[in-house]
Amino acid sequence: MTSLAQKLTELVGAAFEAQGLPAELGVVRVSDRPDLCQFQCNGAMAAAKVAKKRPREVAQGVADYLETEYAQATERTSPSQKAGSHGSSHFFKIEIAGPGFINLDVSDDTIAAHLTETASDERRGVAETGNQDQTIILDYGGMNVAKAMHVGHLRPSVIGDCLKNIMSFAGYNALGDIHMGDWGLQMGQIISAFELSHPEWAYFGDGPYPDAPLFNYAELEEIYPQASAACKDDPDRLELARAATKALQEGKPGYKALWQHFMDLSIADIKDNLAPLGIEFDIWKGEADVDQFIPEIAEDLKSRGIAEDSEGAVVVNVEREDDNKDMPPLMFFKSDGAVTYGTTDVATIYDRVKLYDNLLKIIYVVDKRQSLHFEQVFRSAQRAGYVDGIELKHIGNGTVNGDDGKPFKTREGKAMTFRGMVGAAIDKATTRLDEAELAQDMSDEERAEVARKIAVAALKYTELSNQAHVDYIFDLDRMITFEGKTGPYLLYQAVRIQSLLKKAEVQGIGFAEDEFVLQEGDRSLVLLLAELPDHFDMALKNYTPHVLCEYAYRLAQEFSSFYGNCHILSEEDEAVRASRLALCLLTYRQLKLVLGVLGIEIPERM
RNA sequence: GCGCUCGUAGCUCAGGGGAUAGAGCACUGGUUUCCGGAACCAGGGGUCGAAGGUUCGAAUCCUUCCGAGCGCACCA
Repeated sequence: MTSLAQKLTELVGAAFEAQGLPAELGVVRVSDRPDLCQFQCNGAMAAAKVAKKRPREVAQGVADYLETEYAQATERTSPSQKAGSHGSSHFFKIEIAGPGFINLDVSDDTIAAHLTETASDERRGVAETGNQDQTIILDYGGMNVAKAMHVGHLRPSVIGDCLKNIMSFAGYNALGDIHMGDWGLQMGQIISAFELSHPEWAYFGDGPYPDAPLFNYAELEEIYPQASAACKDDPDRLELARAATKALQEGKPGYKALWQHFMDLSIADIKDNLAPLGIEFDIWKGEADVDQFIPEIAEDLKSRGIAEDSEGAVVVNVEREDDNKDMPPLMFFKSDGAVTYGTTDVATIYDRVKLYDNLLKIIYVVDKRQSLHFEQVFRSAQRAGYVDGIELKHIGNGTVNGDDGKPFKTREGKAMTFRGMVGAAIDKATTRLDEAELAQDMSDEERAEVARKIAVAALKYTELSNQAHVDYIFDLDRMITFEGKTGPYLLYQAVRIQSLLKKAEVQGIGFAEDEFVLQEGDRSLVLLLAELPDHFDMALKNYTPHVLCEYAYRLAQEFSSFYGNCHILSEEDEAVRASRLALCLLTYRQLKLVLGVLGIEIPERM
């Protein structure tokens, strides 16, 4: 199944082919002049050169063909008194306008038939373009051990999770990998800090080592910046950290035990941070997991002359002939022998390729300021021949800024924590409920759950409706209003439909889910419903969730307009009433599908 | 210096070479004997940063310039 425009594209494409022109010219899309027509095809103008005819002549040939093959209904709803050779008249109007636009209106019967298909299809017409044998890894976490999640983690988490949902829905085996920052000097800094402050701890003896951590996450989070600062000022202190790092990486048992506790506490904290947002990862690997591969990769790259010595370090040259800019090499081993995140990123690709023999793509949703880094990593992996046939893509996200245009801070001027940001959103949602004296008959738990869903809808909709790569200004007040283009508005409309359907049920009004009798006032909603696959495909192809945000908003708004202008439960004609209820149900299901992909949950009431 | 991204309504942003450049907020006016008014309807508001170029057609593609942000091996 496809969208209505895609179906028409086939018909018009055939018409172009019948003129001896490429079928690709027959692309039909929803008209950008709804006052003139429902759908348009601009191919005749592009065809004019190839055909060596005037655009209007080409258009006329196409129109004549469509007329003959599919006829043209004389009324929107009376299809078949003039059937073409295909026995059906899809079109109500076939017109040529301006320089050669082919303007099309579709008969209501064709629309209704399409709607029936959509209503009976659980995918609502969205094509399954991938399959479970095609794995896509999305790398969008990058959270660090022992470091509180901050505002900068919101965007990649939300966008990455959404892209994963999009690809999963498209049928791919899409996996989210957190790719923890759990290796390197910062680990040695913390280990050495603990060893200095708690030399008596069993981690630093000969074993046995503690099963449970001897410290909590708050202490861990606190000690990291202190240790980091201390190392910066004091070369001797830094040497301790280096030594600890080396010992850890060589597998010193006590340090490994301590490190494992860092991991346990940090992972628990990350899960706790993400829980309100419903964001989960499928793969909880990190830099540490690929450390084991580095010697063999180094050996491989050196033996093939891909890695080379340079100023005491080992680097991979990734310059290309056609570069128009300086391309620094990837630092594989620093001159002190340590690895960098470039090394571990290459090793992670190596690991993933080995692990998934059906790997199609690896997509990184990471701060756009890392673009040069990823270019180096990608080129290195390509030069090494590790990723033949595998697409590597960096989707660089912009930053979340305050109204001063600088990265978002708290009122006290500190960097906002992730938890603080989510908490502030939930508080604001609760306040909004209070102000409006809403949801007052709910239990405290239910109300808190509604507030959470509103806050999450607000945050995620804002994140996703901006293009990933732009910086945007964080304005809690604006995103948590029920007015305008916001997550809460979408929830409100979805809840309103549910309420209506519930009422129909209570009143014992039944209806067939897939039978439609179209009325004048239903048409714009119906045509919009038929667009879903177009927008989904676009979001999938271009990695652009904001396309789905835009569609969800238009759908909600169009429904609200329909709701305001048409009688539904109060409609006296039973067939029309049933059709409108079926429309409500279908609208709700599409809204739920789209919001679900965006990672937004709909409450039953609010 | 080199490179990347961006510049569209007062503000925040959409606009896969096509007709009259759209939406939200804000502003102005209107709508409730019916289903959630947290809504709906209507209106004002633009030299698409500037100038050239390609094209039947450019906000969109190319070049130059202006302005903003960011990045340019041994932090991640």
